[in-house]
Amino acid sequence: MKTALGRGLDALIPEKGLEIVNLQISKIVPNKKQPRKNFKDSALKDLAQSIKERGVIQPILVSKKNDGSFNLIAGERRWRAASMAGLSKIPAVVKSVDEKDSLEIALIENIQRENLNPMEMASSFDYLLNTYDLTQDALSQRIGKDRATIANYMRLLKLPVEVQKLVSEESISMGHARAILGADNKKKQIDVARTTVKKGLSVREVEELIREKVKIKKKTEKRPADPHVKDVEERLTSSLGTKVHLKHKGGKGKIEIEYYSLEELDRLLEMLT
Amino acid sequence: MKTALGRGLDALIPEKGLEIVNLQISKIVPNKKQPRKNFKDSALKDLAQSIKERGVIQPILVSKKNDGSFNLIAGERRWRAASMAGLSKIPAVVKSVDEKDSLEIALIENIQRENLNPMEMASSFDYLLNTYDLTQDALSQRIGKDRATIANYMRLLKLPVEVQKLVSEESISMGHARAILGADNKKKQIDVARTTVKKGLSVREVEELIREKVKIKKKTEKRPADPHVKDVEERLTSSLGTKVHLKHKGGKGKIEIEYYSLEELDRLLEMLT
DNA sequence: GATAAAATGTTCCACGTGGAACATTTTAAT
DNA sequence: ATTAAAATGTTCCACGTGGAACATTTTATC
Repeated sequence: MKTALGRGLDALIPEKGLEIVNLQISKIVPNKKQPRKNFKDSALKDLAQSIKERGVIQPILVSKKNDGSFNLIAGERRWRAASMAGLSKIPAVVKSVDEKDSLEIALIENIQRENLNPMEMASSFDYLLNTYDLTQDALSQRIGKDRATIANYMRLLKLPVEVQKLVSEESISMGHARAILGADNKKKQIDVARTTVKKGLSVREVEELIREKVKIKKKTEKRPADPHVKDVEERLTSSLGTKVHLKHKGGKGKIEIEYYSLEELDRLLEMLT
Repeated sequence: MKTALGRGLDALIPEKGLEIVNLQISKIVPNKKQPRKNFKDSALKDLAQSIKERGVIQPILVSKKNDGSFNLIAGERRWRAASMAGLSKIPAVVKSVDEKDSLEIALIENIQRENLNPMEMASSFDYLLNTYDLTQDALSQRIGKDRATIANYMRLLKLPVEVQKLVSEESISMGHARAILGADNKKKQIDVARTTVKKGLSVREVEELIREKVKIKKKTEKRPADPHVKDVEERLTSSLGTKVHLKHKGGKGKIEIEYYSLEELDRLLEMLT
């Protein structure tokens, strides 16, 4: 199928064994294995819509048969979606080596190919949510995962960079990382992450560790509402005509005064100055 | 980058937005995210070797930057392996739409793409083992999965077709299916599979169900070795000069006589006729 | 400012997967 | 024919993932 070409066009022609052509979709025969149930019909429809709008991004992989048709090696989902999208042709890499070798390669690549690691997933979700102004719910429907799953990936982005790196490197899993998020400050998160790697803790063990830490923290912080504080809050609330909270601890704290407009801010400023 | 071409060559040029070129590997910049640790170095080396022998099967996906270099969108493993293989150029699909859209597409395709279902995995392993005369151990090293994992996939091929279909359709998982294999005949396997679907049993529940069935079967079959049978076996073994087993049950059975060469077969035939 | 609804954040744990560990069969060597 | 080694078969269960269920925050409405 490779034709003689003039200089300069050579760069367009791929290396040995790799030819890209637009093939009639109807000339492509899927694998002889039983027709596979699609992952999610809604996902296939989404892909079809995307293909309709932007075309097929990556060519499928086929091998040429003697009768002029082509065996589909990889990319069946794109092939089906392209058909659903109403295309009559699809870009395909045609393997000219014999079927045996190409099938081996395709299988091994398929089995081995890297998926995005959890940090990449998280960044991707973040990017998609912000770029397209989507809610988590909307994105979940597009990609076929639960909203909570997306939320949990997103939370990974709040970890200290050192911990994110441990996830990327697969030193800890996203399950560990999610549990580590429960530690109440970054330093503690780093400490727990390091302990997790050092001691080879399981996800359940990290969850338990964090649960204990939270329980201890709550125990030390638990104290009855200080009536004195309450009293001061109430007096200030009454006096200023808006809600006032006292963040009081260990003899010090903050007074938080709420306002809901510039007018009210002005009013408060007058009263306080 | 698309050049005017004569008639006939047009078919070689892909549709809108899809251009295939051989790019200098050094001109391709991987994603700005932190460099990802490879899935398995040995797997990457295998891929590099495969690329050395057969070239890159599928082009990588890149987007063009204004400074003449290219951002790597998908196919980093192949890009790294090609570099390891000593190639200076790699076939690439160049996305000419703006980066935002192409990233969305690539991400969604990456997240959503279908992996082989367990029956396809099993068939693939079977094919590779037989076609290349590999041991399970050799294949396990090639694809980065444990030998026992491959063995367990292969076992799925021994299920009744009806049960295999349930796995393909994801009505039951390969975990269920593996457990179902423990049922001692095909009919029972089908029965358990149907029960599993009907009652929505978990893998642990199916394992337990089979364990109980095996236990019951062993209980009903457990009986002391019949000295009569042993005696007959010994007499026959002595008489024929080779090992003889009696498969005796419920008043009937089979006599199994072992032989290790055509000569011995001849000898036995003479004695038995 | 109050309230309801929408959206997001968080924790716990049931699930199927993958493989460790062992069992059995097959093959090779003698 | 016997034995050892290699190869394959099988079962049990610890693991991390994904999401159910609930908690909290944010936004919209009045």
